Amino acid sequence: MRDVALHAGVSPKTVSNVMNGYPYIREATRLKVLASIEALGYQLNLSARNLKSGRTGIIGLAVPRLNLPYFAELADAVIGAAEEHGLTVMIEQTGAVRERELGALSRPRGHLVDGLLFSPLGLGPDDADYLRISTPMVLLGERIFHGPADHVMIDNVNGTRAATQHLLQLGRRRIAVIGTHPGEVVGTAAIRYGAHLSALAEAGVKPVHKLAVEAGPWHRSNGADAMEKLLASGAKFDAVLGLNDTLALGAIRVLTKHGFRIPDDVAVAGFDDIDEASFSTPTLTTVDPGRAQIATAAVELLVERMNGDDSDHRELVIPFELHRRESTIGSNS
Amino acid sequence: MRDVALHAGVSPKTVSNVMNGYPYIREATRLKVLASIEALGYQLNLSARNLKSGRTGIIGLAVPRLNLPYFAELADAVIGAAEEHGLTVMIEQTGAVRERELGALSRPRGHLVDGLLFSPLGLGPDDADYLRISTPMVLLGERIFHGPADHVMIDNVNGTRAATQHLLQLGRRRIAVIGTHPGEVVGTAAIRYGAHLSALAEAGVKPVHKLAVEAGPWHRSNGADAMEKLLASGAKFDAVLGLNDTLALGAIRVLTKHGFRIPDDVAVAGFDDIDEASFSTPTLTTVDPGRAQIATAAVELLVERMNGDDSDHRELVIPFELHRRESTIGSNS
DNA sequence: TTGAAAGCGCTAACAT
DNA sequence: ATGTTAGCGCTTTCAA
Repeated sequence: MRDVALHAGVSPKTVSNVMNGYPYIREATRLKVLASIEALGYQLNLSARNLKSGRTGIIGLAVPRLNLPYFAELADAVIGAAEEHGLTVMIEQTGAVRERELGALSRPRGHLVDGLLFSPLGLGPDDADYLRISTPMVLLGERIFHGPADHVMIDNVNGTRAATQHLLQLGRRRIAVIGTHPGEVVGTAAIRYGAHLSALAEAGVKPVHKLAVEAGPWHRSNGADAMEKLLASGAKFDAVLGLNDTLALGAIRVLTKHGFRIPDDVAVAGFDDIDEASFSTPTLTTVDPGRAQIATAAVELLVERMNGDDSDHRELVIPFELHRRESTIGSNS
Repeated sequence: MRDVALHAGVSPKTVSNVMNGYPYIREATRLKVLASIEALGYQLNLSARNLKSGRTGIIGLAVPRLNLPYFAELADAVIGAAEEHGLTVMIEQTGAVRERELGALSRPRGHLVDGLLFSPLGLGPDDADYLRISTPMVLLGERIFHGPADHVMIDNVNGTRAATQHLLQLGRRRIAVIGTHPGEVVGTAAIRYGAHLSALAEAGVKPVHKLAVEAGPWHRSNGADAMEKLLASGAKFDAVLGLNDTLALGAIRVLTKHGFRIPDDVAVAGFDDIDEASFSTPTLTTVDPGRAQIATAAVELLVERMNGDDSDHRELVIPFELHRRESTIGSNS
């Protein structure tokens, strides 16, 4: 920068002013400086600026894994939303492991991120205190904690209830659930399963507990394994609720392999509305949690916090939408 | 850091030494300093370190979009590989747009990344000069350029040839191709299509040009649209080669909708071996480009460059593998 | 094995 | 509208 200043015959501060779009510069000076910058191939050193300003223009995004389509599509949306605000995104994969999630919180990249978007999956309610960090943060996804942080939430409860009600309306009464996490009380699995049970109860349908099948990480393979196990158990069912889309798709795979017709023999619904759900065979009935809105709302909220807003913590619930597709209502052709 | 030094009764430099694992410190001093760090909740300011050392511990990853499963899974692998080297990944989405790709090159985040992994899709051979940048860089994916940069390549040619040969071995002779980019000479689409043609020629099969269908971005939806167009044209075919998996899956969707049986009426193959290919209905025959190996090799190469290795540019071709699945060979049940 | 001094490149605050 | 001064928090000499 000094070199540029010399080359242009101005002070370093003027160069800095030009770089930052400071308005009160004579146009002639500005052009002169710009020319020198060009001539010398000068590039601003962000580390230096950050050191001085305490800001990096980077926000962190902590998600389980990018090989989970929901989170990949969420990351895509977040990166896009951040760009609108001139921010870059650093992604940290936590693997939904508690220790790694705590790591992402405790050491927000050594002052290298101005804010953090955090999708907690491994944390429990006892960990709420860890969320009191000095870096601005917005939680994404589940209503796990009431408390010390902003939260942009999926409407898990009403979304899942809508899916279950849809299956009930189709006359299905024996609904298998894929992807429960027994023992978990907070967390997506517990919330969605609870909402499912409440919808059943409301309709006066008794739940069949052996139709609820556990699945660890919500990959397709685990959905497939869970369905194999369910079939092996000999239990009868006329519908399947995958607690997310990949589980449902894995289950569909196995059902098809075993000769079940979908939706005639078994109707299947999921949750997330990942891109694939519109193109799978059959297309998948699922709950769209409003990914794009989640991303823009979360980034907006975070930016406000980064700008010093220290008003009370807010919880935002994004409206969901149920997409009825072939896996429950068949093809219309 | 000064505060920590005061608290521990040592000089800032000693604290720095402790932070950096400098070996020649008395254990007692080390523990004292560690205690003070803990007591004061001290966190190293990376911006400051970077300013001094010129290193950030961050590498950039420039890919088209994370909503393309291949790139999401690649990013996942890269983040994992980078972690092994203590590096963090900043993802830049270029949208496969030339201008944005040039942007990622010209302004590698203002010295904020120590190196760059770059998946060029929008650049042409005329842009080779732009690849001569001072930041260490490794190109990922396609053999677009011979030249000024390290390159970890998918074996597009042999992979595609294997897929085509597989279709030919099944007795298919009228193979539709989904996803061509007419006018493109370098780039994935052109390379794979060219390889397909060469495999046909070698087998003495005459290509049917109207069976090659264009598709812009390689999304499922574009694969579906392309297949609709192909069917509307009335052309007859007994196989489909999707130039990537999502195109193939989109095409399968449409074929199924129109009542074609796969693979009996039409065999379908793709390229990428995304996770979904193992779980779709039918499962998808596809070419596995060795994503994990690509990621680890690329990060390794990049780390060497970042450590000052300035030997000649290297080109690494990762071996592929053809996975034969239901979409071409049917179910074995 | 530890400390002192200097400076990385930038910008905030204050001149002018 | 532009320049001066000082210092962000760390590490790299070099000395002790």
